[in-house]
Amino acid sequence: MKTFQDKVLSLVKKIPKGKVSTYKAVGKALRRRGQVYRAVGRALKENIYPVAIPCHRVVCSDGSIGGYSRGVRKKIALLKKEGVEVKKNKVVDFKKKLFTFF
DNA sequence: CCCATGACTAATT
DNA sequence: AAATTAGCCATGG
Repeated sequence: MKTFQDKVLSLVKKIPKGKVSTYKAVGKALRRRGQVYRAVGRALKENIYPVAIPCHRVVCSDGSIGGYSRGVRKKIALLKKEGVEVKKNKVVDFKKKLFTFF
């Protein structure tokens, strides 16, 4: 069954390593109007596919980490591992590493 | 169908 | 610049 969550997860899966995306971008990619990012964040929190989805590549619009089911620390660690530095809970060169699906 | 919740964001104070 | 308020979408009970 194709749900909103499935679409979100599919997109998140497509985010290339070393890059990050935002909840807003995902919503835009889904062609939803208004603030879909709410539902997006909620969908990821459900996290029905724990390892299959690199949810850690999705951050807030301002570059802050936001949240993570396994803990923000873990998320930051994973990002750093992939080449994305995080300082003070903010992604370094966030705009450059931002992936908008377009 | 109505209410509550959430890993959000933009605007206001 | 930090904290608060309000707005909006999808999902579950």
